[in-house]
Amino acid sequence: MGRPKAFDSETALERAMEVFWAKGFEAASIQDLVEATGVQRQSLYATFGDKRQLFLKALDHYRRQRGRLRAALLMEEAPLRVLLARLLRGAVDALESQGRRGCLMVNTASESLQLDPEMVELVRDNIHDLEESLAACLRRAQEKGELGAHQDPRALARFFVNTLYGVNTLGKVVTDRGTLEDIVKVALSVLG
Amino acid sequence: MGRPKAFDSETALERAMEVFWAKGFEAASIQDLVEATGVQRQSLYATFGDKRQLFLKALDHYRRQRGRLRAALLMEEAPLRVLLARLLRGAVDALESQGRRGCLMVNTASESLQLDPEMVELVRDNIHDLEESLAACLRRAQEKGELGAHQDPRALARFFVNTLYGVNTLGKVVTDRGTLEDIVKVALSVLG
DNA sequence: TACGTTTTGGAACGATCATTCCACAAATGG
DNA sequence: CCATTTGTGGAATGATCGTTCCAAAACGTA
Repeated sequence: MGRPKAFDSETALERAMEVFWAKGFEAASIQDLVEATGVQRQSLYATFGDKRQLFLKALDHYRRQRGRLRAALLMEEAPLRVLLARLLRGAVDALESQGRRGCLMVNTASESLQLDPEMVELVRDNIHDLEESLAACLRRAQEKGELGAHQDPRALARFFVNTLYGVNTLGKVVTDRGTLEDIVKVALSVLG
Repeated sequence: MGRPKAFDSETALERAMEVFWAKGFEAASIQDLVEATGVQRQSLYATFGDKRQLFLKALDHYRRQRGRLRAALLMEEAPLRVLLARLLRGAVDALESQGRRGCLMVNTASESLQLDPEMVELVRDNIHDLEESLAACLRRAQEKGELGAHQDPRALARFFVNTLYGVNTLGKVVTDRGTLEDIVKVALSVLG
């Protein structure tokens, strides 16, 4: 019944996410989204609701996508230091290879004062998930004796979350790779 | 000759800075600035130029103001760990007491993808200054034997800049004080 | 007091924004 | 092959934005 959609809503959401990632919620215009997705204005509204709802869906899409990648990375069988180095260096590499757009969650956190509580809540949840993944990884390493017994996995996890947020913000303007490498190197040194 | 200004341009700049600090460059409207400064639109344009130039002046004002405070803090006679703890805890306290608006430089860095090169350059300069102040402080401590000889003052300075950028971004959405305290605690532990 | 200069306040302009209305095209179910 | 449902495309709406124009008001100076 009725005419079928001429676009795939999953790939449209993916493209919309890219726009919000590159420009932020406020700066991304509906026109930008129409052009990037190839989906007409009306169909965009009919499929995803208004700009705010589309952003929330894009943010959720990002969250699930990154959550999978992160889980895969942190569950690998490798020394703790290697895993965390990959995580941090991955952020540095992504900055360089993707036009310094940073991380959509970090960008949204920065914009948070203009945004509504629901958006902020999504970011907070993501931060919490990241902290949990890191804490679990650190506890496993501690049990294996890779991490000193005196260390606090939760506090360390929070610290690395902060380091990631720092790198993704600082890296927007600092293009000198040596600076970011120094940061990663010192951050990893807390592992003892 | 001519009618004198009915406002003090220094305090007007200060108030404009507050608006940009709270809302960001894009989100701050001329109307916001008119209301906050108490200066009429025309006088604002006549005195500071357009919105972009006003922002640059506000950013420079911020830079000088914070530079003085930072220099005063880092030059004090106190153990290295105490100085850096004050610096980091000061950022945490400011988040709570000032409505989580963070740091104008960090906020501008976040917005940098939408901004022009001149603004980004100002942020970069400020980051450089901060790095230099910290590196000098760390070198002094090293000479006094407060910091291990194997440590790299420059790398440490960059690391603390990153930690500050992280706290000011993460702290926008993370209202749990324990989290931020954990971050500060672990960050300080790199001093050995 | 009168002139020249500058501020002031409000209206006006042109651009852009998110969103909606509407007529038309397209495809499926009967 | 017709009716119905849905997507499509473009125009229209109303709000807000930065910026400028203009006439009136206010001050310093001659």
